[in-house]
Amino acid sequence: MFELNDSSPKYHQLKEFIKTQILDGEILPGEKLTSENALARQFKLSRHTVRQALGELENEGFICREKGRGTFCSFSEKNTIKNIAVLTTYISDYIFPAIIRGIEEVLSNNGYNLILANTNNDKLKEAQCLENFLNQEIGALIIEPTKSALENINIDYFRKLEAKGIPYLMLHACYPDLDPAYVIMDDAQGSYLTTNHLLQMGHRRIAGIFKSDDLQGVKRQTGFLSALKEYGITENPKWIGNYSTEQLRAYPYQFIQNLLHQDERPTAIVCYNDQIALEVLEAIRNEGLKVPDDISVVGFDDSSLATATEIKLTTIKHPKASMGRQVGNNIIQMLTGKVKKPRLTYPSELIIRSSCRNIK
Amino acid sequence: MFELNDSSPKYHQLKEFIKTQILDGEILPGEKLTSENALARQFKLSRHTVRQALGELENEGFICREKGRGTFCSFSEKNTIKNIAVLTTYISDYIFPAIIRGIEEVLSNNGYNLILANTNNDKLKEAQCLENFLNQEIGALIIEPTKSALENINIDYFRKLEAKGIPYLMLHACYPDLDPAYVIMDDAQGSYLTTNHLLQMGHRRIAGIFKSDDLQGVKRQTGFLSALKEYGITENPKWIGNYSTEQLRAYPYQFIQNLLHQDERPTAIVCYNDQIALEVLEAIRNEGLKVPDDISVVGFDDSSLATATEIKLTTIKHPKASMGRQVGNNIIQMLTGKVKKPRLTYPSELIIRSSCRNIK
DNA sequence: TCCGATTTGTTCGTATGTATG
DNA sequence: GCATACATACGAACAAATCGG
Repeated sequence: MFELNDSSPKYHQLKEFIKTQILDGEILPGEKLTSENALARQFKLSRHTVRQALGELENEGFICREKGRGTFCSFSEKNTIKNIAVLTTYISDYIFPAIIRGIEEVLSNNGYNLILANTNNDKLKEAQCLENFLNQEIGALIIEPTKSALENINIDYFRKLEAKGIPYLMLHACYPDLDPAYVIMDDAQGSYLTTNHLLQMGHRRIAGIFKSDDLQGVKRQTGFLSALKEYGITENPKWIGNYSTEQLRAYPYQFIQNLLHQDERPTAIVCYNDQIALEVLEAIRNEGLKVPDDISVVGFDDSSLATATEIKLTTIKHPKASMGRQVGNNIIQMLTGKVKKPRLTYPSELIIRSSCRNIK
Repeated sequence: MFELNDSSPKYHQLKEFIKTQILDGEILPGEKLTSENALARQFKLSRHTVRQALGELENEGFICREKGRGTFCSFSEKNTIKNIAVLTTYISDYIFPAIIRGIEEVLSNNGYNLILANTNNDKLKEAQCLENFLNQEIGALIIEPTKSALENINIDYFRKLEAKGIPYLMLHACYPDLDPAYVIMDDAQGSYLTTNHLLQMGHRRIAGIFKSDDLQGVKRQTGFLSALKEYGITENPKWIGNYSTEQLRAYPYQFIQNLLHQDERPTAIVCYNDQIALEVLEAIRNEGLKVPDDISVVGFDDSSLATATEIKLTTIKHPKASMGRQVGNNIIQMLTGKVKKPRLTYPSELIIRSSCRNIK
């Protein structure tokens, strides 16, 4: 039935043997285990060695020992930790509160706790948060990678998660070298759709401004370029702006300002997201031009910003709270072992408002 | 120096003795403990008994044992739990994302985790979340009470927290029967200020609309009434609207609509908060009236809504992220025992914009 | 209700293995 | 190589709680 060998301590082998029986359902919750003396006889061990094995199993929550009664398989699986960490780049701005609310809704309805932190798009802060999470007991992790287009200097933390058997799911972007579970938007298709929309309206001189340090930006630029290519338009490097997080405040405005001061200016601008689109609208207004009369503008994400100003942005839909709920459900399924690595890419959907116009 | 008695198992007494030494700082982190054999000689115990004591201390994170080197006092005090729960009514709307960001900033910078949940202003959900928190290991709790003006049916949970020695801090409102630590706004003073502002501008026919199921609403109504009283104005019950969370969608709009259809309508309206003020603005606009020309309106909380529309609301300042940071610092001080029950009431501050006008 | 069998809890003794310095 | 320190393992005894007869 079962032989002890010499490869590891005897108490450890017995412990693993019993643990396996519990996990495989051969011993059911509440069921009484063989007594210490019987186990000792059975495996030709001293009672002390048996007690050592059982002691560790008790400590890990697999069994309960009751003086005078016996040892019993635990009901409460203390081993499944009910804390799920969520680490996003931001938490209070843009579409993030809605996403987090969706996650929170699902997790708390299922009795899980949501541990929240944000990196402020700083890889060092990301490392610090992951360090914290690893030191505390977390059952799973939902992470929106910080600066995902740059080198993943925090890859060791993900390896540690894998080693510890802690499932994690990536949001909005995922590192290609990790092959993780993810829930992302089809970013390339999204800006393909907005760009194509402009092309169909007759625009040929289309500029684009994209974030360069996250994969969403890279993919959105790809979609933008592939739409142009379909119409046989060769890209004009001067009409493509790339900025990193640190340049967020100054760059988009200046880039547009420069564009508009040139002899031949674009008739439309594809923006990384709605936030940038607002900056672009501001720059255009300050140059005395009108949207969409003089220039068409498209955004991305359908944030509340898209309809906040007089000019209602044509943009790409983002599921927000609904995506949050999806992510919450997925991580619970991963944690309970029902699904291993769920992967979901939301198709992009164009929302047409009034920031673009037909040109002849 | 130390005598073993018969009141409890020897290994348990030794364990407590060493634990006390560590907690009192007599044994410092990283310091080497007396060896197992030496302890056995010293206390006239068998080595096995000493090992049992050390084994449990290792399990609880107080010590680390290294084969061949010795036993060392742990650096990481695993016993102080690094999880701090935050339970607010809402998380994704209004001023809440900013408050949560402030809390998160302080907690994560100090190596704490933030466990987030919201009640959706539902006392049952509040109970469920508190139940979850109590089952998991949380070190402290920041709570914005749900429907604080109603009976505190969840008081048992707070008693349990106190029994467990888990510190908690109340936000925005606090139950009078608990005498807890808190960080709140001076709500009464706030609407006193806005009402007084209107009175000074010559308004005498002032209506008010307040939330009735939380203490903030009750206090704001009190401040409103005391300002009127100072000007010798007797309150007109028809001009005071009270609504509960469930009536949020329909009541404010209808109340204002009714008010404006009456013969003598008010010249100014004091609102519970900016969100209600927006509803009021909408109702006024739909009646064909103008703010502030026909009617003055004041809000509360200086949320982003206050400046989102064409009409910029006169309102009361709310510290938001700064308050979140304050709350975060306070709870850490409570958790580390530096302060017992910090109590802070932010004075209210009037922000004058363009939603009120002088009348003769 | 008490007794004895069973089962876990506590404590001792002894021996050997293995990593560290 | 040697002393020291922790890790593993065996054996034995008694205490305390539980349970069936």
